[in-house]
Amino acid sequence: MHLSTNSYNSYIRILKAYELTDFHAQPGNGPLYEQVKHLIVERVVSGVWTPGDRLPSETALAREINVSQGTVRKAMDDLCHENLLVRHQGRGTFVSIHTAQRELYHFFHLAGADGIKRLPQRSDVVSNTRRRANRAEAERLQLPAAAEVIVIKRNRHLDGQPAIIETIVLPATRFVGFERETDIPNELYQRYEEIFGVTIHKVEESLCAVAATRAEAKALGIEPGAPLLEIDRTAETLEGMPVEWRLSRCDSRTHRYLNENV
Amino acid sequence: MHLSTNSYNSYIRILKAYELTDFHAQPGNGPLYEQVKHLIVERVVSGVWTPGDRLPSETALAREINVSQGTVRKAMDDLCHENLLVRHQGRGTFVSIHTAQRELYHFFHLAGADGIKRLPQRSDVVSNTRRRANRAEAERLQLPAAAEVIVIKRNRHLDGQPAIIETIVLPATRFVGFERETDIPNELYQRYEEIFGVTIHKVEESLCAVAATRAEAKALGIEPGAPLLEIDRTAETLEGMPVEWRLSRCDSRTHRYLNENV
DNA sequence: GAGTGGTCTAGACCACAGA
DNA sequence: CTGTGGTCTAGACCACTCT
Repeated sequence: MHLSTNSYNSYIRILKAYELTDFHAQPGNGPLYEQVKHLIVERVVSGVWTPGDRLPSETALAREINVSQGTVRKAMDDLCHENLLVRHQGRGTFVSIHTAQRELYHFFHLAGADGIKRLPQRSDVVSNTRRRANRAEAERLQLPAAAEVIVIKRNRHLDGQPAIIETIVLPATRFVGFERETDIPNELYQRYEEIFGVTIHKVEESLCAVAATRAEAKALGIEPGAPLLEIDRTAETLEGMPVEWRLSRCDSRTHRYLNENV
Repeated sequence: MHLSTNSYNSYIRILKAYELTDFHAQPGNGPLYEQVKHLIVERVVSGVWTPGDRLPSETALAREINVSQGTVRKAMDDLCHENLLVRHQGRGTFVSIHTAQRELYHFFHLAGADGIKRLPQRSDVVSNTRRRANRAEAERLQLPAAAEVIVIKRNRHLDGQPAIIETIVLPATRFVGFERETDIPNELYQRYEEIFGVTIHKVEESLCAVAATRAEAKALGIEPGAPLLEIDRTAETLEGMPVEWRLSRCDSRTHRYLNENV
């Protein structure tokens, strides 16, 4: 029932929600479902719900924060479209986890001549060190000037051939001890999530063509000066903090970068 | 009101819709809103509503096809997310048109070193001919073996410098007389829409790095063999028919290809 | 069978645009 | 002022999953 205006009612309801949930934010004048989205994201970010967890049912959450089930549904629907949640009819709503499938589908764009994507089967780690960030690294990861970073270099194989040379830069404070890791998996984002509680939510990539250096040519078994595809990627958490900078140089004779836009 | 089951009711309702609208399709057992989406797309494809047109209001369309306003809303919401429709509060819902903005935002991915996208200011048409398709072209555009195509070659400038060499292949049957066109604009998709009634809805791009040929090097003012970014694009209509094949080779020293994924 | 999300309806009020 | 989309509610039934 409406007491006076819809907005007023929303305000009251969301206040109750804060009391119940320790959730702190501006007393939001935006739509109710936006505030519900915010609340859900906050609980995921703060670790109340972690990847793989089942959320309360729509009706339960609606009752808890005193809004209608339809409003919770709209909030959850939006977050599903943003890939933060996944729904399973009859089972419930869950916080997304980085399966290899999901990683392949959303964040990996290299495909063979047949247009079918494939993940590297093999990655040889060349080095894994911890040192002070240079200026470019600090800027990319929004770190203070003298902060430490972990730098991993590896060669990845596609279809049995060395195809990608990759340099990965991580902030040392978030990935404590990763420089001592000996078993570095192909799918890093699952590891980030499981071990360090870092969920990669969005990646931005920019591409250009470069000429292979002598060392790169040797590693990839091609001629020095041959054209390579360079992929410069910044990966962000749910909160929008950049937590990985990855520079990949790919032999693009046999593999291509795919992108689709509607 | 529910007569027996929801599905039965839906079936009856959608039958009425067919009678009213000349809309023919399988008597759909899928969700009602999917059938409404289908109906809207059909009307756009068949030209009942064309880009820029205002659709009937949600309530009007709901009344016409005998479903609730909420169901029409869900259908329209989905189609907005798919970029087929745009909504303006207080004004109505419209079929999308290819503005330069939209084209820039959705289909153009080159940006300067600052990460800001820019459209070419200038495009010099090198040639514009009509001839039989070769095998690769026929395959890409799903044309019969001996079909005719229009082939346009042009050099495009970014930030005042020649930066892109482009070859565009179009099926001659859809773009009648385009080979005699002398004024070829930068934003082709708007022209396709206005003159030929062809709306580009989706593009698929695949990228690789290549070495510049002598001719390309000369056109771009770089060294032969220098690395170029090759963008191979297929553009599709709403119905999913490929109607443009575009091969661009870009000087990527000063410009990069951007991509963002959530 | 109980509980979950998926679909559909009906009706309310709000915010915005345009006559 | 009227009509549009935007938000919110309440309640119904369906389809699916698990026990």
